[in-house]
Amino acid sequence: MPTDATAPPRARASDELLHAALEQFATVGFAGTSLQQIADHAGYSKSSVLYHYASKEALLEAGIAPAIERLEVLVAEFAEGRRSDAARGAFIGRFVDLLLGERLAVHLFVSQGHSLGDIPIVKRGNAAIRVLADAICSGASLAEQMRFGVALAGATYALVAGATFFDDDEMSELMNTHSDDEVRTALVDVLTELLIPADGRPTR
Amino acid sequence: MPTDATAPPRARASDELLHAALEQFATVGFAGTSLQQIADHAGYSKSSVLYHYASKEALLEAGIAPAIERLEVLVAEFAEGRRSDAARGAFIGRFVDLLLGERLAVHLFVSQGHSLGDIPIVKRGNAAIRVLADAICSGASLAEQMRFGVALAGATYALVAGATFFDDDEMSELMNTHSDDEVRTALVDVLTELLIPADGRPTR
DNA sequence: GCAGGATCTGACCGATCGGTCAAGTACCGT
DNA sequence: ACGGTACTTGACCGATCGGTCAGATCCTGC
Repeated sequence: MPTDATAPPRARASDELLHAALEQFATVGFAGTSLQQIADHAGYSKSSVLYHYASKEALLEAGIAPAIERLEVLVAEFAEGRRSDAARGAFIGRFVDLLLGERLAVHLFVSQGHSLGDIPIVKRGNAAIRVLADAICSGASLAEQMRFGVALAGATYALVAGATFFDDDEMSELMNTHSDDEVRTALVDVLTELLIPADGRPTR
Repeated sequence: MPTDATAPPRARASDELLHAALEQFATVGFAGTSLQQIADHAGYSKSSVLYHYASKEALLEAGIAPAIERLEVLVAEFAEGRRSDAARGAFIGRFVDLLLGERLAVHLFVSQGHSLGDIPIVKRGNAAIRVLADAICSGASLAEQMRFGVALAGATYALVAGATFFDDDEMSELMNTHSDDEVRTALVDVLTELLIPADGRPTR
């Protein structure tokens, strides 16, 4: 039978390898991960890894490309649209969805986006972040820039750091007690409060 | 003359090497940095690096230990003291000072604290973060935990990400137009607004 | 049954890794 | 002048790195 759309997503070998690679890259870093580790972790040989993916870089590219592309369209739409409160609210929701839906890739890109700047797909991601920062910062005071920076970076890193520091106790407890929906709601609320003040405070 | 307290801090070879190492670790990652790179960057040979520091790990330890120790005392004082608004305000100020005063070490620890968890000094730092999270999260709602998480992570990562993504244009522009004092003030303001609401909203 | 592509693997390659070692140099108090 | 100490370095080591290649094995269409 050809590619069954309803099949469980983790049957194909290349997907297993990709997921193992992404997990290792996000956990111990791209430079700190060897092809041997990826192979071992996925239950294949190093040669098999290089059969499915031309190189270590290709593995990284395949792993984070979907997340980067989602980020690019999100940023592009936000940057060209007018910055009304409604547009901001929609952006916040979709941004949080991206964070939650691509955790591994986001973690990887966020914590290593600078050191991996030579890799084309990462460069594209960095450029997207820069566009977002421009759209956010243009004409804003330093305090406003700080507010946006803390909001976006905070939302991103709160999740990343959660997976980073609290794999064991607190975070697993927090993440198991609360569903993804609850986390999403709480996160959206905090960002909304930061970026779309309900009281009389001017936004810029 | 013995160690002159008023001498410029960058005369000794071990300091040059340590600074070069810290810079490389923070920029391209601990695993991604070779002793040869550190030596080249500082203008010494690889053997000289290993003469002044017993190993690559020792270099890391020496580099981030001061920042970790400052973090430990800060967290300890905050955790054992009562969480009054005044105590929170004092904590915020000292926390931002730590961020600004130990940029390289903070960047390194924040973005690689998980992957380097085997190294004793990093483990201590992670433990301190965990204590801080406990002190902050105990008894708080998920929304409140998110608020604290976004605030601390956001403040930390806003600076780190600044140095990470915007070495070139925006950040250097932003960082050169504004002094450290201005940045500090803006950051403290945002955190204060997030953690010590002036309006009637309950803190927990 | 058999040809042929897809998949998987061990052997192997040059380069680089972190680290050791002994020799060399420069400066010190005596 | 001398012995010792602090410092620097190139040569060298075993291990591991990312990557190549030539088979094995398996599955499928004919």
